[in-house]
Amino acid sequence: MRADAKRNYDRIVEVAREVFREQGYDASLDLVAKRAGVGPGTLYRHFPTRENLIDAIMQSWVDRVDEAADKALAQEGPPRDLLLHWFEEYVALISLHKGGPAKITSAMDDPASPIRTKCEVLKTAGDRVLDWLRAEGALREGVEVTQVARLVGGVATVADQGDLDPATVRPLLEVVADGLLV
Amino acid sequence: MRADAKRNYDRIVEVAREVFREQGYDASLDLVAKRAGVGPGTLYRHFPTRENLIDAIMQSWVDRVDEAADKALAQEGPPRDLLLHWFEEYVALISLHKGGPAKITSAMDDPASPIRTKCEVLKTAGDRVLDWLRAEGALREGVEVTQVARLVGGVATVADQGDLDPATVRPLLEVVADGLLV
DNA sequence: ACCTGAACACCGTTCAAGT
DNA sequence: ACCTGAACACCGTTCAAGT
Repeated sequence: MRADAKRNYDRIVEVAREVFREQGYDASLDLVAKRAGVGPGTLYRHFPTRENLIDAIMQSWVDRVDEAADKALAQEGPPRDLLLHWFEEYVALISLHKGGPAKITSAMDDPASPIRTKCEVLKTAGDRVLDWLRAEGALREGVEVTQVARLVGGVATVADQGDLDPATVRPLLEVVADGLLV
Repeated sequence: MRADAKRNYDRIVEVAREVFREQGYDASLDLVAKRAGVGPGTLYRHFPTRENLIDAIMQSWVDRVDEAADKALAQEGPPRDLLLHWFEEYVALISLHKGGPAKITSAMDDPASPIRTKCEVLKTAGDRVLDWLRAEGALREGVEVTQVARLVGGVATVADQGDLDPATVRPLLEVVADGLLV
């Protein structure tokens, strides 16, 4: 990669992170290009689709997922609390940007999605939590991590689109948790 | 309303129903106007926002909601089956058009939404089902119909956006049901 | 090899001119 | 009172011309 290319690439990612934080994942890419001081063609050369750009932004985000799972597993107390703690971390992680919950959750069912690798990270982190619960004998028979991702992702999507506050979301997560535990 | 105005109004609603069925609720309004043979201004005169048009389309849909609740309540068997039956009817009703689950579920939290009256119909139908369960002593303490709408709406939204088939959705609804019942 | 920016297509929205 | 369609703004996407 040429020096000016790398400079542009980095600048676009940096600006996109800022714009997406302000306006969500559906913000105008034209605006991103303008603010980054590059032509629209340059943006498209580096990131053929919006998802490719989102994927680049999420690079630094991967570490936080594992930390969140660690934190949940370090939790003292009954399995229900541990699961709920993970749920809240999970919702927070995919709700960092408006439109995130919908985008990430539907990417889980799309093998061709550019952000698929990020979804895998989420799944393996989720599996660590579920495995612990299984070992405790606290989890229902036949529960898959994909199902949990869809359920919690669904709650997060509704919360995101309806601008619900955490206090409103909490009881919804409790229902899901109770439905998953023995 | 003048005769030609009414003719245009009806024609737009009819065409919109068709276009939305083909392409979902996010289809181009320009296309609707073109197919209806009216100028874009005419469409905007009758329906200032997309939601106003969706609301008009949903007019005939209201009856089906009450029928669905009737059917669920006529169900024999344990409360869990009854609730799941209602859930499946609910998901089917709001998933008639692509984009419907997200639109309807988030309209529940928006007092200014033009389709709010339709949401109320859904809520009262849901309350009939919940009241029956409460009378049987089968429902958890403190469960609100709004929460149920969000949970099932969330599952429907994920299913809609990920093109999941009913067989995949069913276990998710079971988790929600189990979390809601005593 | 990479960038630029004009150009095109598409859509939503408004409004002056018409009947 | 209502309709029409041109006009504008905005956005995504492509590509010929430039370095």
